[in-house]
Amino acid sequence: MAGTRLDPIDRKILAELQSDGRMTNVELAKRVGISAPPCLRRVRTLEEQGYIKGYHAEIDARELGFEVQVFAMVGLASQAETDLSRFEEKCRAWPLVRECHMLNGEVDFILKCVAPDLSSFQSFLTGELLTTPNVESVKTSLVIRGSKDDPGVPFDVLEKRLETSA
Amino acid sequence: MAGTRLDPIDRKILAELQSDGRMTNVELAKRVGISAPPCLRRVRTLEEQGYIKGYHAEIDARELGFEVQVFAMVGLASQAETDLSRFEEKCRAWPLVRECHMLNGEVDFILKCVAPDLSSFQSFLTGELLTTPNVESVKTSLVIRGSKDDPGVPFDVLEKRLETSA
DNA sequence: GATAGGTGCGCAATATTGTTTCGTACAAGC
DNA sequence: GCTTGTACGAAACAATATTGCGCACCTATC
Repeated sequence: MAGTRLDPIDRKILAELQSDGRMTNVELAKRVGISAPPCLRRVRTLEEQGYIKGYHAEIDARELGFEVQVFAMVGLASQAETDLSRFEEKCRAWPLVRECHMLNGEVDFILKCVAPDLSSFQSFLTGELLTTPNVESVKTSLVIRGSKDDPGVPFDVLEKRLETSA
Repeated sequence: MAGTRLDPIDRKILAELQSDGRMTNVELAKRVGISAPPCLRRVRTLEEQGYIKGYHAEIDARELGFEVQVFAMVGLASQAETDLSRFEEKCRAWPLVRECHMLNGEVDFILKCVAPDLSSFQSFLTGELLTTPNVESVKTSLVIRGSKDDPGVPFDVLEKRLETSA
Protein backbone atom coordinates (compact mmCIF):
# COMPACT_ATOMS: atom_id res chain seq x y z
CA MET A 1 0.00 0.00 0.00
CA ALA A 2 1.67 3.18 -1.20
CA GLY A 3 1.95 5.26 1.97
CA THR A 4 -1.34 7.01 1.86
CA ARG A 5 -2.03 7.37 -1.85
CA LEU A 6 -4.46 5.06 -3.56
CA ASP A 7 -3.79 2.93 -6.59
CA PRO A 8 -6.43 1.98 -9.17
CA ILE A 9 -7.30 -1.22 -7.33
CA ASP A 10 -7.97 0.65 -4.10
CA ARG A 11 -10.22 3.08 -5.89
CA LYS A 12 -12.07 0.21 -7.53
CA ILE A 13 -12.56 -1.37 -4.11
CA LEU A 14 -13.97 1.86 -2.72
CA ALA A 15 -16.28 2.25 -5.69
CA GLU A 16 -17.57 -1.31 -5.39
CA LEU A 17 -18.11 -1.08 -1.66
CA GLN A 18 -19.86 2.23 -2.04
CA SER A 19 -22.34 0.69 -4.43
CA ASP A 20 -22.68 -2.57 -2.50
CA GLY A 21 -21.29 -2.47 0.98
CA ARG A 22 -22.29 -6.05 1.82
CA MET A 23 -20.50 -7.70 -1.06
CA THR A 24 -18.46 -10.67 0.10
CA ASN A 25 -14.73 -10.33 0.00
CA VAL A 26 -14.34 -13.07 -2.60
CA GLU A 27 -16.79 -11.35 -4.91
CA LEU A 28 -15.01 -8.06 -4.36
CA ALA A 29 -11.66 -9.67 -5.07
CA LYS A 30 -13.01 -11.14 -8.29
CA ARG A 31 -14.26 -7.74 -9.43
CA VAL A 32 -11.07 -5.84 -8.72
CA GLY A 33 -8.93 -8.57 -10.21
CA ILE A 34 -6.85 -9.83 -7.30
CA SER A 35 -7.20 -12.80 -4.97
CA ALA A 36 -9.11 -12.70 -1.71
CA PRO A 37 -6.34 -12.30 0.87
CA PRO A 38 -4.68 -9.18 -0.51
CA CYS A 39 -8.11 -7.80 -1.24
CA LEU A 40 -9.14 -8.18 2.38
CA ARG A 41 -5.87 -6.62 3.51
CA ARG A 42 -6.57 -3.63 1.31
CA VAL A 43 -10.07 -3.23 2.66
CA ARG A 44 -8.80 -3.33 6.24
CA THR A 45 -6.15 -0.75 5.42
CA LEU A 46 -8.70 1.51 3.77
CA GLU A 47 -10.84 1.25 6.88
CA GLU A 48 -7.94 1.97 9.21
CA GLN A 49 -6.74 4.92 7.16
CA GLY A 50 -10.19 6.41 7.25
CA TYR A 51 -11.06 6.19 3.58
CA ILE A 52 -13.95 3.99 4.62
CA LYS A 53 -15.76 5.54 7.56
CA GLY A 54 -18.41 2.87 7.97
CA TYR A 55 -21.06 0.74 6.35
CA HIS A 56 -24.75 1.44 6.43
CA ALA A 57 -27.91 -0.21 5.27
CA GLU A 58 -30.03 2.17 3.25
CA ILE A 59 -33.47 2.12 4.86
CA ASP A 60 -36.67 3.22 3.15
CA ALA A 61 -37.82 6.03 5.42
CA ARG A 62 -41.34 6.19 3.95
CA GLU A 63 -41.94 2.48 4.48
CA LEU A 64 -40.96 2.96 8.08
CA GLY A 65 -43.44 5.72 8.61
CA PHE A 66 -41.29 8.79 8.08
CA GLU A 67 -43.45 10.43 5.48
CA VAL A 68 -42.00 13.88 5.66
CA GLN A 69 -38.63 15.26 4.70
CA VAL A 70 -37.78 18.89 5.18
CA PHE A 71 -34.88 21.21 4.55
CA ALA A 72 -34.51 24.01 7.07
CA MET A 73 -32.40 27.08 6.45
CA VAL A 74 -31.30 28.53 9.75
CA GLY A 75 -29.88 31.97 10.46
CA LEU A 76 -28.29 32.76 13.81
CA ALA A 77 -28.13 36.08 15.58
CA SER A 78 -24.50 35.63 16.59
CA GLN A 79 -21.91 33.83 14.48
CA ALA A 80 -19.26 33.76 17.17
CA GLU A 81 -17.55 30.39 17.20
CA THR A 82 -18.94 29.52 20.62
CA ASP A 83 -22.46 30.16 19.41
CA LEU A 84 -21.94 28.20 16.22
CA SER A 85 -20.66 25.23 18.20
CA ARG A 86 -23.53 25.46 20.60
CA PHE A 87 -26.00 25.27 17.76
CA GLU A 88 -24.18 22.35 16.14
CA GLU A 89 -24.32 20.54 19.44
CA LYS A 90 -28.06 21.06 19.57
CA CYS A 91 -28.45 19.64 16.08
CA ARG A 92 -26.47 16.55 16.97
CA ALA A 93 -28.85 15.94 19.84
CA TRP A 94 -32.04 16.27 17.77
CA PRO A 95 -32.86 12.91 16.21
CA LEU A 96 -35.15 14.42 13.57
CA VAL A 97 -32.21 16.40 12.24
CA ARG A 98 -30.25 13.95 10.12
CA GLU A 99 -27.78 16.38 8.58
CA CYS A 100 -26.49 19.77 9.53
CA HIS A 101 -24.10 21.77 7.38
CA MET A 102 -22.64 25.17 8.03
CA LEU A 103 -22.87 27.38 4.98
CA ASN A 104 -21.43 30.61 3.71
CA GLY A 105 -23.73 33.40 2.59
CA GLU A 106 -26.86 34.74 4.21
CA VAL A 107 -27.96 31.45 5.70
CA ASP A 108 -25.78 29.99 8.45
CA PHE A 109 -26.93 26.37 8.50
CA ILE A 110 -28.92 23.99 6.37
CA LEU A 111 -30.63 21.10 8.12
CA LYS A 112 -32.04 18.00 6.54
CA CYS A 113 -34.85 16.68 8.71
CA VAL A 114 -37.22 13.74 8.65
CA ALA A 115 -40.46 13.29 10.57
CA PRO A 116 -43.36 10.84 10.70
CA ASP A 117 -45.80 13.51 9.56
CA LEU A 118 -46.19 17.20 9.13
CA SER A 119 -47.55 17.83 12.59
CA SER A 120 -44.60 16.12 14.30
CA PHE A 121 -42.30 18.28 12.27
CA GLN A 122 -44.27 21.38 13.14
CA SER A 123 -44.04 20.64 16.83
CA PHE A 124 -40.31 20.10 16.50
CA LEU A 125 -40.04 23.36 14.61
CA THR A 126 -42.06 25.48 17.00
CA GLY A 127 -41.18 23.60 20.17
CA GLU A 128 -37.46 23.06 19.62
CA LEU A 129 -35.80 24.76 16.72
CA LEU A 130 -37.52 28.13 16.92
CA THR A 131 -37.18 28.35 20.68
CA THR A 132 -33.45 27.67 20.63
CA PRO A 133 -31.49 30.68 21.84
CA ASN A 134 -29.61 32.55 19.14
CA VAL A 135 -31.79 31.14 16.36
CA GLU A 136 -32.97 34.21 14.49
CA SER A 137 -34.66 32.93 11.35
CA VAL A 138 -35.78 29.58 10.00
CA LYS A 139 -37.06 28.98 6.52
CA THR A 140 -38.36 25.49 5.82
CA SER A 141 -39.02 23.71 2.55
CA LEU A 142 -40.92 20.50 2.30
CA VAL A 143 -39.55 17.85 -0.05
CA ILE A 144 -42.28 17.10 -2.56
CA ARG A 145 -40.45 14.25 -4.19
CA GLY A 146 -36.96 12.84 -4.24
CA SER A 147 -35.35 12.91 -7.65
CA LYS A 148 -31.91 11.56 -6.91
CA ASP A 149 -30.17 10.30 -3.81
CA ASP A 150 -26.79 8.79 -4.59
CA PRO A 151 -24.39 8.00 -1.78
CA GLY A 152 -20.97 9.47 -1.38
CA VAL A 153 -18.66 10.24 -4.20
CA PRO A 154 -18.65 9.99 -8.01
CA PHE A 155 -15.77 7.67 -8.79
CA ASP A 156 -16.05 8.11 -12.51
CA VAL A 157 -15.23 11.81 -12.08
CA LEU A 158 -12.26 10.85 -9.94
CA GLU A 159 -10.89 8.44 -12.52
CA LYS A 160 -11.30 10.90 -15.36
CA ARG A 161 -9.51 13.49 -13.28
CA LEU A 162 -6.54 11.21 -12.62
CA GLU A 163 -6.22 10.28 -16.27
CA THR A 164 -5.84 13.87 -17.41
CA SER A 165 -3.47 14.84 -14.60
CA ALA A 166 -1.27 11.78 -15.21
CA MET B 1 -43.37 -12.20 9.30
CA ALA B 2 -46.64 -10.38 9.87
CA GLY B 3 -47.83 -9.48 6.39
CA THR B 4 -46.02 -6.23 5.94
CA ARG B 5 -45.89 -4.82 9.46
CA LEU B 6 -42.68 -4.95 11.40
CA ASP B 7 -42.23 -6.38 14.84
CA PRO B 8 -39.68 -5.12 17.39
CA ILE B 9 -37.07 -7.62 16.21
CA ASP B 10 -37.35 -6.42 12.62
CA ARG B 11 -36.93 -2.84 13.70
CA LYS B 12 -33.92 -3.76 15.78
CA ILE B 13 -32.43 -5.49 12.77
CA LEU B 14 -32.94 -2.40 10.63
CA ALA B 15 -31.45 -0.17 13.29
CA GLU B 16 -28.39 -2.38 13.69
CA LEU B 17 -27.79 -2.69 9.96
CA GLN B 18 -28.22 1.03 9.50
CA SER B 19 -25.47 1.67 12.00
CA ASP B 20 -23.24 -1.17 10.80
CA GLY B 21 -24.22 -2.61 7.45
CA ARG B 22 -21.37 -5.11 7.35
CA MET B 23 -22.12 -6.79 10.62
CA THR B 24 -22.08 -10.56 10.27
CA ASN B 25 -25.36 -12.33 10.54
CA VAL B 26 -24.33 -14.21 13.70
CA GLU B 27 -23.40 -10.95 15.41
CA LEU B 28 -26.68 -9.42 14.28
CA ALA B 29 -28.60 -12.43 15.53
CA LYS B 30 -26.87 -12.19 18.89
CA ARG B 31 -27.79 -8.52 19.21
CA VAL B 32 -31.45 -8.91 18.32
CA GLY B 33 -31.79 -11.98 20.49
CA ILE B 34 -32.65 -14.77 18.07
CA SER B 35 -30.55 -17.45 16.40
CA ALA B 36 -28.78 -16.97 13.10
CA PRO B 37 -31.09 -18.75 10.66
CA PRO B 38 -34.33 -16.91 11.44
CA CYS B 39 -32.34 -13.71 11.63
CA LEU B 40 -31.03 -14.20 8.12
CA ARG B 41 -34.51 -15.02 6.89
CA ARG B 42 -35.77 -11.78 8.36
CA VAL B 43 -33.00 -9.79 6.72
CA ARG B 44 -33.76 -11.34 3.34
CA THR B 45 -37.45 -10.60 3.76
CA LEU B 46 -36.70 -7.01 4.72
CA GLU B 47 -34.58 -6.69 1.60
CA GLU B 48 -37.23 -8.21 -0.64
CA GLN B 49 -39.99 -6.08 0.81
CA GLY B 50 -37.95 -2.98 0.20
CA TYR B 51 -37.34 -1.88 3.76
CA ILE B 52 -33.65 -2.27 3.01
CA LYS B 53 -32.81 -0.65 -0.29
CA GLY B 54 -29.11 -1.40 -0.31
CA TYR B 55 -25.86 -1.32 1.56
CA HIS B 56 -23.16 1.30 1.10
CA ALA B 57 -19.69 1.97 2.37
CA GLU B 58 -19.40 5.49 3.68
CA ILE B 59 -16.43 7.02 1.91
CA ASP B 60 -14.51 10.05 3.12
CA ALA B 61 -14.97 12.47 0.25
CA ARG B 62 -12.23 14.85 1.39
CA GLU B 63 -9.65 12.10 1.63
CA LEU B 64 -10.48 11.18 -1.92
CA GLY B 65 -9.94 14.66 -3.20
CA PHE B 66 -13.45 16.05 -3.18
CA GLU B 67 -12.75 19.12 -1.13
CA VAL B 68 -15.87 21.04 -1.96
CA GLN B 69 -19.51 20.47 -1.09
CA VAL B 70 -22.20 22.83 -2.30
CA PHE B 71 -25.93 23.20 -1.98
CA ALA B 72 -27.63 24.70 -5.02
CA MET B 73 -31.13 26.14 -4.95
CA VAL B 74 -32.63 25.98 -8.40
CA GLY B 75 -35.67 27.79 -9.75
CA LEU B 76 -37.19 26.83 -13.08
CA ALA B 77 -39.08 29.01 -15.49
CA SER B 78 -41.77 26.42 -16.13
CA GLN B 79 -43.04 23.99 -13.52
CA ALA B 80 -45.03 21.89 -15.96
CA GLU B 81 -44.57 18.21 -15.15
CA THR B 82 -42.69 17.57 -18.39
CA ASP B 83 -40.22 20.30 -17.59
CA LEU B 84 -39.77 19.12 -14.03
CA SER B 85 -39.04 15.60 -15.22
CA ARG B 86 -36.63 16.86 -17.82
CA PHE B 87 -34.67 18.70 -15.16
CA GLU B 88 -34.66 15.70 -12.83
CA GLU B 89 -33.31 13.60 -15.66
CA LYS B 90 -30.49 16.07 -16.15
CA CYS B 91 -29.63 15.91 -12.47
CA ARG B 92 -29.47 12.16 -12.54
CA ALA B 93 -26.96 12.35 -15.37
CA TRP B 94 -24.66 14.82 -13.61
CA PRO B 95 -22.20 12.93 -11.45
CA LEU B 96 -21.32 15.96 -9.33
CA VAL B 97 -24.95 16.21 -8.28
CA ARG B 98 -25.35 13.60 -5.55
CA GLU B 99 -28.82 14.51 -4.41
CA CYS B 100 -31.74 16.32 -5.98
CA HIS B 101 -34.98 17.06 -4.16
CA MET B 102 -38.04 18.81 -5.44
CA LEU B 103 -39.29 21.38 -2.94
CA ASN B 104 -42.36 23.43 -2.29
CA GLY B 105 -42.08 27.18 -1.96
CA GLU B 106 -40.16 29.66 -4.04
CA VAL B 107 -37.29 27.32 -4.87
CA ASP B 108 -38.09 24.35 -7.08
CA PHE B 109 -35.12 22.07 -6.40
CA ILE B 110 -32.31 21.72 -3.96
CA LEU B 111 -29.15 19.98 -5.16
CA LYS B 112 -26.36 18.63 -3.04
CA CYS B 113 -23.16 18.65 -5.07
CA VAL B 114 -19.55 17.63 -4.53
CA ALA B 115 -16.49 18.67 -6.51
CA PRO B 116 -12.72 18.29 -6.30
CA ASP B 117 -12.25 22.03 -5.94
CA LEU B 118 -14.02 25.31 -6.34
CA SER B 119 -13.03 25.81 -9.94
CA SER B 120 -14.40 22.44 -11.05
CA PHE B 121 -17.64 23.32 -9.38
CA GLN B 122 -17.65 26.72 -11.02
CA SER B 123 -17.19 25.21 -14.44
CA PHE B 124 -20.01 22.76 -13.75
CA LEU B 125 -22.16 25.64 -12.59
CA THR B 126 -21.53 27.95 -15.51
CA GLY B 127 -21.01 25.29 -18.14
CA GLU B 128 -23.81 22.89 -17.26
CA LEU B 129 -26.33 23.95 -14.67
CA LEU B 130 -26.77 27.58 -15.70
CA THR B 131 -26.92 26.75 -19.39
CA THR B 132 -29.64 24.15 -18.95
CA PRO B 133 -32.86 25.22 -20.65
CA ASN B 134 -35.62 26.25 -18.29
CA VAL B 135 -33.22 26.93 -15.42
CA GLU B 136 -34.07 30.43 -14.33
CA SER B 137 -32.20 31.03 -11.13
CA VAL B 138 -29.49 29.25 -9.16
CA LYS B 139 -28.31 30.23 -5.72
CA THR B 140 -25.34 28.29 -4.38
CA SER B 141 -24.03 27.95 -0.85
CA LEU B 142 -20.69 26.48 -0.04
CA VAL B 143 -20.50 24.10 2.89
CA ILE B 144 -17.99 25.53 5.33
CA ARG B 145 -18.02 22.57 7.62
CA GLY B 146 -20.13 19.52 8.23
CA SER B 147 -21.72 19.42 11.64
CA LYS B 148 -23.78 16.25 11.44
CA ASP B 149 -24.31 13.62 8.81
CA ASP B 150 -26.31 10.68 10.13
CA PRO B 151 -27.67 8.12 7.70
CA GLY B 152 -31.32 7.32 7.22
CA VAL B 153 -33.83 7.24 9.97
CA PRO B 154 -33.94 7.84 13.74
CA PHE B 155 -35.09 4.54 15.15
CA ASP B 156 -35.34 5.84 18.70
CA VAL B 157 -38.05 8.26 17.54
CA LEU B 158 -39.85 5.40 15.85
CA GLU B 159 -39.80 3.25 18.99
CA LYS B 160 -41.01 6.07 21.21
CA ARG B 161 -43.81 6.71 18.73
CA LEU B 162 -44.95 3.10 18.77
CA GLU B 163 -44.94 2.94 22.55
CA THR B 164 -47.33 5.85 22.94
CA SER B 165 -49.65 4.70 20.19
CA ALA B 166 -49.83 1.17 21.59
C1' DG C 1 -62.12 -28.13 23.52
C1' DA C 2 -59.97 -30.96 19.84
C1' DT C 3 -57.63 -30.34 15.54
C1' DA C 4 -55.75 -28.57 11.13
C1' DG C 5 -53.16 -24.72 9.02
C1' DG C 6 -50.01 -21.26 9.44
C1' DT C 7 -45.98 -18.99 11.37
C1' DG C 8 -41.63 -18.72 13.32
C1' DC C 9 -38.22 -20.64 16.19
C1' DG C 10 -33.74 -23.38 16.90
C1' DC C 11 -30.63 -27.49 16.10
C1' DA C 12 -27.66 -29.72 13.11
C1' DA C 13 -25.34 -30.43 8.72
C1' DT C 14 -23.22 -28.49 4.71
C1' DA C 15 -21.53 -24.87 1.60
C1' DT C 16 -19.31 -20.75 1.37
C1' DT C 17 -16.58 -17.20 3.00
C1' DG C 18 -13.16 -14.89 6.03
C1' DT C 19 -8.55 -15.01 7.87
C1' DT C 20 -3.90 -16.48 8.83
C1' DT C 21 0.39 -18.38 7.40
C1' DC C 22 3.92 -18.74 4.46
C1' DG C 23 6.72 -18.86 0.23
C1' DT C 24 7.64 -16.17 -4.00
C1' DA C 25 8.24 -12.29 -7.19
C1' DC C 26 9.27 -7.77 -8.24
C1' DA C 27 11.32 -3.13 -7.53
C1' DA C 28 14.26 0.35 -5.19
C1' DG C 29 18.41 1.56 -2.80
C1' DC C 30 22.92 0.71 -1.35
C1' DG D 1 24.50 -8.05 -7.19
C1' DC D 2 22.71 -8.13 -2.78
C1' DT D 3 19.48 -6.49 0.66
C1' DT D 4 15.18 -4.67 2.00
C1' DG D 5 10.49 -3.65 1.55
C1' DT D 6 6.14 -4.50 -0.49
C1' DA D 7 2.47 -7.02 -2.30
C1' DC D 8 0.86 -11.03 -4.41
C1' DG D 9 -1.25 -15.86 -4.33
C1' DA D 10 -1.80 -20.95 -2.73
C1' DA D 11 -3.06 -23.58 0.93
C1' DA D 12 -4.83 -24.53 5.47
C1' DC D 13 -7.83 -23.34 8.97
C1' DA D 14 -11.61 -20.78 11.39
C1' DA D 15 -15.81 -18.61 11.13
C1' DT D 16 -19.92 -17.60 8.90
C1' DA D 17 -23.86 -18.26 5.73
C1' DT D 18 -27.31 -21.24 4.28
C1' DT D 19 -30.33 -25.21 3.99
C1' DG D 20 -33.22 -28.78 5.82
C1' DC D 21 -35.69 -30.43 9.14
C1' DG D 22 -38.68 -30.96 13.54
C1' DC D 23 -40.97 -28.60 17.29
C1' DA D 24 -43.75 -25.11 19.71
C1' DC D 25 -47.21 -21.69 19.54
C1' DC D 26 -51.18 -19.31 17.97
C1' DT D 27 -55.68 -19.07 15.61
C1' DA D 28 -59.76 -20.49 13.39
C1' DT D 29 -63.12 -23.75 12.54
C1' DC D 30 -66.00 -27.28 13.71
